[in-house]
Amino acid sequence: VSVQASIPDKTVERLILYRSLLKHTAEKGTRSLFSHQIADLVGGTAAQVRRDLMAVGYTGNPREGYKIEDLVACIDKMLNAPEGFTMALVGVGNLGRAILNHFAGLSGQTKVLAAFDIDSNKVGRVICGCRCHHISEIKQVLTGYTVNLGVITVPVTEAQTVADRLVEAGVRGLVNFTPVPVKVPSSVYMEHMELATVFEKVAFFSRH
Amino acid sequence: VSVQASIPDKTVERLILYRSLLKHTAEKGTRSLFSHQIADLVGGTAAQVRRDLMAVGYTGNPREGYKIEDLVACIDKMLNAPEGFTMALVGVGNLGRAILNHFAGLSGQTKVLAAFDIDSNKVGRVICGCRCHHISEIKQVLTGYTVNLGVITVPVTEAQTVADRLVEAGVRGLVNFTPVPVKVPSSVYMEHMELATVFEKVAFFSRH
DNA sequence: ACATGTGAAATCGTTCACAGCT
DNA sequence: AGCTGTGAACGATTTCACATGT
Repeated sequence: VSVQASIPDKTVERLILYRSLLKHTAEKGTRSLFSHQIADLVGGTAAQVRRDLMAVGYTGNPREGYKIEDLVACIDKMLNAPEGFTMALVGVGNLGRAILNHFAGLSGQTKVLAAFDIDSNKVGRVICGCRCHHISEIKQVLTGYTVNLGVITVPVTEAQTVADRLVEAGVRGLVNFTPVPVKVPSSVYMEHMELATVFEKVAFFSRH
Repeated sequence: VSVQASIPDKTVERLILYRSLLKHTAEKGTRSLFSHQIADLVGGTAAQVRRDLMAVGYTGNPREGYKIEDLVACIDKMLNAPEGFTMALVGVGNLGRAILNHFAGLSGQTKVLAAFDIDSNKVGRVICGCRCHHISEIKQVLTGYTVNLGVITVPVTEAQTVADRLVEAGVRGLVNFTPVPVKVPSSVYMEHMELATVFEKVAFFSRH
């Protein structure tokens, strides 16, 4: 009944997943679900679903379970995403382009404000539906916008510089795809997500 | 002094990071490091570094710290990676191609055995340095190989089918980039890694 | 002195179990 | 009878703190 002040990392991740799958389920005509049915959808346990839903302050009832439409609205409100979020991407290489393409195709949930690269062949052009500026212009281009997310897909040598410039431009959430950790002020939320590391971890556990 | 039987998920991830950064440091001529120096490199704490290193069974000494060369060798052995690992990728779209390109450029650490797609324009061609087969041939093509890692970068509707076929072909570690969780036997290690979810999580925490 | 290796404590996250509602 | 909401138990991970070695 009461809403938590600060929601754990893992819970937020799952709430986003719940919302996505619930929307999908609603489109098939289902009106409401019990916690164990949501658990089946996401591959978790009923207890965990209920615990996670405590964080959003929406309460179901034993007869009907959770009304999907209301629950989704509630998660939306909790995640502060009335009109989606905005992002800027730095480093228009293979991975950067793949990400731009992925979000260019999507509906208005995610808005890519700008892309940046150091390569003069790319600067000035529109790549994957997104205007590409020079890295040195990060601050100028982003000033005046609220950028929720900065994506770093540059070569490893540029990672720290680019992170510094994004922070300087007021971006307070970063995803770093390079192999080195970068230093940012503690007020900035950083996710270090390198594919090679994750792949190697999975390869390791696949051999027990 | 004693080596743990089962190493935690998080520790494995950090060990891979340590190894990568230690190799880099060694190339600059540094011979040995103390735990707090390693902590600075990776953005962690000295206590955590020491705790993680307990898992690999390599022991430093208070005068010199950890000898980089030996430590890297020890992590290598622990991660069971004498000659890297092998992977197969299914879904040669934007993201799939970006991943293939990324690992095609790398040295022999990671070997991409094969790629698969459903599109007949792609089947039979060599894409990003990797031969592309039809999805229905997963089992035939992979039989006889040990595949440590299956990467799923197909559209969401195909995710479960593709996962089933990879498991059937003997692949016991999967990374799933689609927005839906897939069901696999408990003997298979699965990592669900969707970019949109991670991005939205970071965007959320960037707003506190 | 100062850094390591490691029990023990603290923190964080998940699961259990059950009172209460419908 | 069956499900929700939640305190309490449990398990995992991180941090503390200090005995030990050089």
